[in-house]
Amino acid sequence: MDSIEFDAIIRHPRTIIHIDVDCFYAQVEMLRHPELQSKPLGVQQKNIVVTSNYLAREYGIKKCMSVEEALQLCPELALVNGEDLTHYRHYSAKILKILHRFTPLVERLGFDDNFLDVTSIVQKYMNSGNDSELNISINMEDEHPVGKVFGPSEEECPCGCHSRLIIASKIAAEIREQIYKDLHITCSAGIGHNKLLAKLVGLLHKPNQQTLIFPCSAAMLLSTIESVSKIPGVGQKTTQLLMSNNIKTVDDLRKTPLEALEKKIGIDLARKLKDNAEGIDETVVKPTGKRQSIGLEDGFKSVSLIAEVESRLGALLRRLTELAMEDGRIPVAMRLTVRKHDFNKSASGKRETRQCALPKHLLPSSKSGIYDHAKMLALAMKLFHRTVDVSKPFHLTLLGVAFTKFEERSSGKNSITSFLRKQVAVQSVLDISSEEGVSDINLGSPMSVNQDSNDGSAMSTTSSPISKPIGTNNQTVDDDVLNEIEPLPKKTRLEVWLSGRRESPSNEMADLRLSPSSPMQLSPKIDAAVLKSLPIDIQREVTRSWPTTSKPKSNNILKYFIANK
DNA sequence: ATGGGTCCT
DNA sequence: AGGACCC
Repeated sequence: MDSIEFDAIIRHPRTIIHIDVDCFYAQVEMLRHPELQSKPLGVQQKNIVVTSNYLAREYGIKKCMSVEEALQLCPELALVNGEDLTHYRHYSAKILKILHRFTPLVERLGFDDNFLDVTSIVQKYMNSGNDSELNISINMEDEHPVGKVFGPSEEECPCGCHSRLIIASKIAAEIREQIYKDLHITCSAGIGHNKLLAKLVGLLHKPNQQTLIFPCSAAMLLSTIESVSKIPGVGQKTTQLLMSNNIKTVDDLRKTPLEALEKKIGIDLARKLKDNAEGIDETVVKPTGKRQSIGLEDGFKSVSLIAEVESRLGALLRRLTELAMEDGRIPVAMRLTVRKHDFNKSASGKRETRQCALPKHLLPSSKSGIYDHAKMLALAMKLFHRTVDVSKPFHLTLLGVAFTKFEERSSGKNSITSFLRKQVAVQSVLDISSEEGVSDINLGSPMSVNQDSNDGSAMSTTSSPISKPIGTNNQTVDDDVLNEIEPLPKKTRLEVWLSGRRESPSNEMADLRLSPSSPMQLSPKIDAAVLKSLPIDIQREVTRSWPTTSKPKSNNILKYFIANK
């Protein structure tokens, strides 16, 4: 076959479904309060109605409207406090599980926004007429799409995407049906050949509906967008930048030469937006793995007393440690966030954060199984004193605390944790010692606390009342709490070694990433012998960590091959 | 704005 | 550590 012909045929190879839960918080609250089902309902956080059900929207209530304004529009509006996200997190996880029945290729944005790459399951349907692994059946005889279609659909694209998208519309309907059957939650869906189109087209018919777009209508859909700010990735700053250059619509974007745009907003963003303006978006669905951070925030009018800071942080930390236990992984770093009141401005000030390592003896040991809250609080207060000068008056409007790095809770002698702990010989082979003064980091007790290397910790792990002052007895442990607030080690030994490899000229990492079918394959220059000397499961753990420590350019097909933990 | 999150610089 | 973005 001619290569030109080949290029002409494979044009829209992917099939993407975007699933957007309708007014998610409001739906959850309607389930929790059935008596509010048929009433206009708003979900309130502080003085804001963050979302509302569709009945309330008929009154003109919009997202993030002030409570006063909302009540003026709809005096009978029922309000439910939605500051605690526990229930939403819960339903979000259930929805994700349902989506995973269809494909592991689910990317989540927030709690209620999901991309699914259904390319391969569509292919399965086309091959077999059904998918025995899924207990769903699709009427392949019907050539009509389910739901709405945006734009004309007379002529079929020669690449065959037409029928793929129609099958995907049936899958989307099945997904929405299963979510409704299991959870009584309604969703809207968009079906397209890329994420941009799937997301945008799904907005056209809501709630509880779905819309399909064929590639030939892509440019048309983008033209219907009134402002560039509706393009995902174009936020406030970029919008302002574009506006100041007289670029307001997608059409303005099209008229602006790429070179001119690059000078205004930067090369990467300019190229992305020029593509997007034509409905082109090659970014892949990146399966969402475990969270990179777990945090809680509390906003308020003003907090000016250290005692109140302490009590609020204590409350946040209690809930945060519960979330960490649910997650199952071991947090390694803590981050404190504050927002200081801004007097000269009407808006609140910017956030400031301070981060530090979480000393291992603050973590739940296998003996107690619980966090030492007094010491956690002492650590958080240390971070607080690093961000706020308490010798002067202060006025805070927000406090937040988060865990920001994790290690797997991997017991068992097959884990990389225990392997690295024992195999000092391997470390010397890897030759990663004394780079940039980080040589001793994480040598003795790199990860899990399950092995409990913390000798003599028994006396301090249990029964340490919250009220106990820090640093009055048990000098060694408390000194640790107070002194181990040095900045996080930049890199673990493994990471240092990996980054050293990455910067070597031939870039073996790329070779590795490009071998999806044989991920263990190495270029001859890499330390194959060393790697092969490791047990097979350790090899996997090591190679799995490579792509994340290197930097694949943001969105490309390599992401399909990068494990996501 | 709220109470979460992501990734990049 | 901050800044942009997402919901």
